Amino acid sequence: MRSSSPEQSRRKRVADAKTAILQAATRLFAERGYDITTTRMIAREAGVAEGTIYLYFPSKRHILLSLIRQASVPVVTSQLADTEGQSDESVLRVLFTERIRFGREYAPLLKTLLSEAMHDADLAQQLLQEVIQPLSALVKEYIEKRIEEGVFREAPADIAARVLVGMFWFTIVYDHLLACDPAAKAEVLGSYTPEEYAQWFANLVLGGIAR
Amino acid sequence: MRSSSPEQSRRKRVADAKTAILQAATRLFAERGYDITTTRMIAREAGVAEGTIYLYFPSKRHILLSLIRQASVPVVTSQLADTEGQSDESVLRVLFTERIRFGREYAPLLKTLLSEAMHDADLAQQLLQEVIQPLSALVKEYIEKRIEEGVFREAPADIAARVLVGMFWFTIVYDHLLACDPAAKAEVLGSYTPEEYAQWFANLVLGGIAR
Amino acid sequence: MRSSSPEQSRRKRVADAKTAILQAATRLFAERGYDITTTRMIAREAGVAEGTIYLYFPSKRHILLSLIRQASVPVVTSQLADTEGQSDESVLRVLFTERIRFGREYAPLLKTLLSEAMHDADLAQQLLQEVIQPLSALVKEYIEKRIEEGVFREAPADIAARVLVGMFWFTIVYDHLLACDPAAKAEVLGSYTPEEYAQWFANLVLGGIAR
Amino acid sequence: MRSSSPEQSRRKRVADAKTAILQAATRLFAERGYDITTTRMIAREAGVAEGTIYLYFPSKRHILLSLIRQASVPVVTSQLADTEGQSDESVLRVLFTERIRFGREYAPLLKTLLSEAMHDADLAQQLLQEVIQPLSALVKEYIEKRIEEGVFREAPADIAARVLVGMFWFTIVYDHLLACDPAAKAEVLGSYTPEEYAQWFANLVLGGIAR
DNA sequence: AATGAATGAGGTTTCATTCAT
DNA sequence: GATGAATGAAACCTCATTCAT
Repeated sequence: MRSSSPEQSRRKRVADAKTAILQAATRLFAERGYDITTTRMIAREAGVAEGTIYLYFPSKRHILLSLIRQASVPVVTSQLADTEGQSDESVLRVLFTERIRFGREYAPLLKTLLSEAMHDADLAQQLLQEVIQPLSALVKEYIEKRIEEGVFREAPADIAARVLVGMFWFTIVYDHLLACDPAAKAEVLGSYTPEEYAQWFANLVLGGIAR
Repeated sequence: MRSSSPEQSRRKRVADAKTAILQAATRLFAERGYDITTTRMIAREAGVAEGTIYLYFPSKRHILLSLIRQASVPVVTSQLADTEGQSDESVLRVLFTERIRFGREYAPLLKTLLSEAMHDADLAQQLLQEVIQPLSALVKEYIEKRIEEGVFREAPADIAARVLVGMFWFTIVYDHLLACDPAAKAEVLGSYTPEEYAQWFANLVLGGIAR
Repeated sequence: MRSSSPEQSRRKRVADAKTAILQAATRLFAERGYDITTTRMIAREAGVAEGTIYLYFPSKRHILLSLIRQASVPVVTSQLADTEGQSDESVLRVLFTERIRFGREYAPLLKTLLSEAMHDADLAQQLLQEVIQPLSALVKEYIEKRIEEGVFREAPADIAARVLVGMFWFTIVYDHLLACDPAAKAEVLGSYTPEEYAQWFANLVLGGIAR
Repeated sequence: MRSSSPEQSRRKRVADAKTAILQAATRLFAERGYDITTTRMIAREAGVAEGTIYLYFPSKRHILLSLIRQASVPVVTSQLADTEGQSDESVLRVLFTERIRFGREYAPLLKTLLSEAMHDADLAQQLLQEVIQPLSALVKEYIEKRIEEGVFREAPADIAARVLVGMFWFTIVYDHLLACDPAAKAEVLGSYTPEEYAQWFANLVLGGIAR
């Protein structure tokens, strides 16, 4: 036990530095964007020297790519994982309330990745494969199960999944935009609590807009 | 007549240069992103000297801000303007087929603006005020009218509008991501024509997902 | 005439900046070596901004490659060009005295190129093709002519040329080394004037070392 | 015996590490040049940690300086040491064939030292004093002896030595350059075997170029 | 003695912007 | 008005060297 201690402490320090860099990068990329964020800023924010970054990542861009893996895990093990016994309305409400473990924590990361993927084909491909499609697949399975159970009506599960996932993503983006314009935020969200919002979302998705 | 000709030609030339710069910027920002695009690239693409850009725009960033006005006009005069006599399904189908005057032409521009707005508060605010909210307002009006007419059920029109607009935007973003990954594109879109897709979208939005 | 003036002055300024950069680079590369010399040093020495270098050369390495062309011209149009009527001894003496138009001016450049070519295959190839081989060819021609005239004995002209050219280059290198060690310089060159040196060189090459 | 064993093994290990570093440095400096070679590369090649280098050498530059001593020994104990009874032609032929213990093994090292000495006064001085001058002295002694014996004609032995040593060095440099350009190599060396080459060199040096 | 993670100064290169022509 | 050469700040990245383990 004592013999493994130095090795453990090294590994701990290593993990610390790498984690600090990733956290700093996530924060800065989200706030200011990938291109504007400099390696110097990341280093300062992470509390390490600039050169240290390059012990753990071969280039600035590899930090960005690493963030995808950070996002893919929580997305895939999302709250859709075990919904046994919950009502659909409750499941959807939770998905859009996006407060539990997800929104607050991962929205900045997802926002960054989505934004950068707009002009980086590699990133787009990875984001699609490792984050968006796994989530779509989960949603699709959920819908298929419900169709089989006769609760949802016969419609293409993949298209329905796309509708839902689309709304989920847009919620992240739209919330961000609103955060930049307090007046608009008040006007748009003013009269509803987030829970009411989520409730209506779920209601509309389930029941449709038409009478 | 002759006397006005030099003045006209001057104005024409001025308009030409400014327009050329804006078009070049739109194209390049959309393809490669704002940060990666250099003023030199814009100048070359526009067929003017680098210095000429600064006769029309105080800085590179002002070119980007100018693009918003380019986007706001067509958005506001969108296909929702006169839908008198069309069925809801047809209206929505058209909105998502996004073929008429809109998708092909403005998607790259909107994509760029959306992406940059993720880390530029000013831009976010303007995009919200001049592009997104006007569109939301139009959709909301449409929904309110339908509710009054008893065709849509009693639900908050603003939230419903947000659902629709969200799906609209996500379509642009998702299509872009898919364009970067041919395999995924085939898998996701493979079995449906764009029209079928739009049809199902409209159907789900109107009728809801639940039986 | 007046109309061409601005264009001329531009071209003049352009030529000035490029020439200044090349001269500064030659000086600094020779004194401190290619790797140690920084673009900042070159810019300061040339009296231009660091960025200006990149208007004329795509990279620092291209400055070095450009120097080869600077060297190839004077080498090829060297003093071997017209030796009609001079005695062989006189021709060789002049070659090794290397004072006329050559040594002082081009030795630092050749020294730099030779040194860098030791670990840069591209440079080595170009140096060989554009500087060393042309000079060898000239010397070889000269020797062949002399053999035909019955003045030189029947020996492979190419090997003889290599002997001569080798001694020529080594003179440059050895002189540089001696310049770094005043004591050695005194010991080696002490008792001979440069002219006597050159005289004996010529004599030994022509007559051989053996009795 | 047993008591001296740990001390021996320590010395052995020390020698091992130091030797490994020097060998690695020699190899890398020769292949890629001093500036391009990093301490990390040396450490990896030598099979030690980067920090270990600094237990044996105060700085990277001191490794280079140490290499001179590696070169000086074999140079001074070169094949000129005992030539009793051999013909001059044979001695010279051997010197230029540079096959015996010399060329293959030390050419890369000498090449590197020569190249770096072009812009490092300290190194130049040491190279001169410890490698070049000892060799020159040996050659000079040899020539003086021959002059005394009446075999060589009355000429300044030091200048003649310089001619010979110059050709020797240039052979190393020129061979390196040719190795970078296969086409040129074929053209230059094509029709002669190395032995023929060496034979003619010796012949020309002894007999002179003139009839 | 040996390690290798950490450092941070400094290198090359880019690019928005200015200004003399 | 139009040009494009010139600028220089600042970006990303490297690497000789140090030092806690």
